[in-house]
Amino acid sequence: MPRRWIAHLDMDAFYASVELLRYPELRGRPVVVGGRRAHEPELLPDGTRKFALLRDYAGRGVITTSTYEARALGVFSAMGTMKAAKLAPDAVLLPADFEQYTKYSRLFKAAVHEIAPLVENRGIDEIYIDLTEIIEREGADAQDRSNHSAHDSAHDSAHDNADEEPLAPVIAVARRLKQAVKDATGLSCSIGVTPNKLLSKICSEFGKPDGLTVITYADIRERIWPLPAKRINGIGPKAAAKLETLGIRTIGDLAAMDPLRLVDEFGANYGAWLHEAAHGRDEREVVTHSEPKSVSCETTFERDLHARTDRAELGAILTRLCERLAGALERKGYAARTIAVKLRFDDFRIVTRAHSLAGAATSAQDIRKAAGQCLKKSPLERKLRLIGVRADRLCQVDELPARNEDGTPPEEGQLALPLAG
DNA sequence: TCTGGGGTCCTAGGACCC
DNA sequence: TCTGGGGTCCTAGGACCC
Repeated sequence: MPRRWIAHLDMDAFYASVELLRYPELRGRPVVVGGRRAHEPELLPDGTRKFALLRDYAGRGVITTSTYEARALGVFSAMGTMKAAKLAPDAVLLPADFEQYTKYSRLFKAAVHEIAPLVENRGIDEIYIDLTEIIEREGADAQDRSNHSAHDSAHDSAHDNADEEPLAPVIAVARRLKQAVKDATGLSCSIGVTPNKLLSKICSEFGKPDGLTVITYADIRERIWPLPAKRINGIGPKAAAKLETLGIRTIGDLAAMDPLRLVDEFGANYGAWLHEAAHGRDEREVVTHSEPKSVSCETTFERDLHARTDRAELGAILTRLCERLAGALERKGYAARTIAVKLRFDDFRIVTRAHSLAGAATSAQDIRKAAGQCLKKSPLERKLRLIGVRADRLCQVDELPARNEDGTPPEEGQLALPLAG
């Protein structure tokens, strides 16, 4: 048996599934969430609702989530909304409601936490869980039970006998997690349980939706190696394309590759990691707490803007972004020692410029001033399609002294730093 | 009809200090 | 006159993930 049992739990089509709880009449229809300023459903006098359709949408924006019915038509996350409308014109389009998704996210995470407290957040709809101890306990309990009675009828499967089936405790705990999520939210999830994060992340995709997959190292050759290399979390489009040119398509191909060759092609760190990953080796721990490193706000314009001809409009948009960023920092209780501006040009090229402060900024005014400094360093010849502002090198506000070291109060919104600064 | 918004981590070069 | 290193901080870009 493996030394550890790590689960990856992934909510099924999360945003879309939350919407279906609210609009059950949409079950069975292709439904997508996304688009910028998509239309809210309209309540008709007869009590039914009128939904916006994908065919009626015009503008910039992408699909955030699609139901399995919409996926069957070729509509997936991150696809341009206009392209999706070509593929599935009659799909229902709903605007994203992040408050609602956050609420359900908290509900499912709390339900899991009651069963297994070692939980690592990986965004709004997925988590890693260290189940090692719980499964050991489960196994011991099952052993006890079978010692005390000849006929073990505790569970719903003939294979749930710890003597006959060593994975029975693993499956039992995973089923309990799925049921707890279902009870708390009405939503289904898929779980992969394996000796590490890397394999569990791959396995939670198996049997989706409502999947449950347990594998051990012995199953890697049969279950993992036939998969495309890009199924490994950390191999994206660029790395996959380069692997393809080396004749590497599957994880098995990658595992068979000379590690020195991989290091040669991808560099010491990434090359060595590719080799380890292909062999299903991953010692990363489940991390239950982490501090944010940056906070950012950005927006894509409805039409491309030019720094010269649309100066006032751009300035106003940037000011609004700085206000939103200040709000986000305040809610989280952080101040920023570096402010950075991000520009995306009409050709999709991205440029960033950073400006470090003597102190730490919290106010929209100070953030705006620093953002202005960044813009001064930016190339502004081309038209822009996006502008963003980011707070970097964060420090917690309650750890900052109320006064500068010389005893004078800090400038408005610009806090003094602990120690040097 | 082009392609959102929120993040993390890694790399590489230059400044600066010892 | 010419020869060094190491270490850290900062900036910019890019890959990747949800």
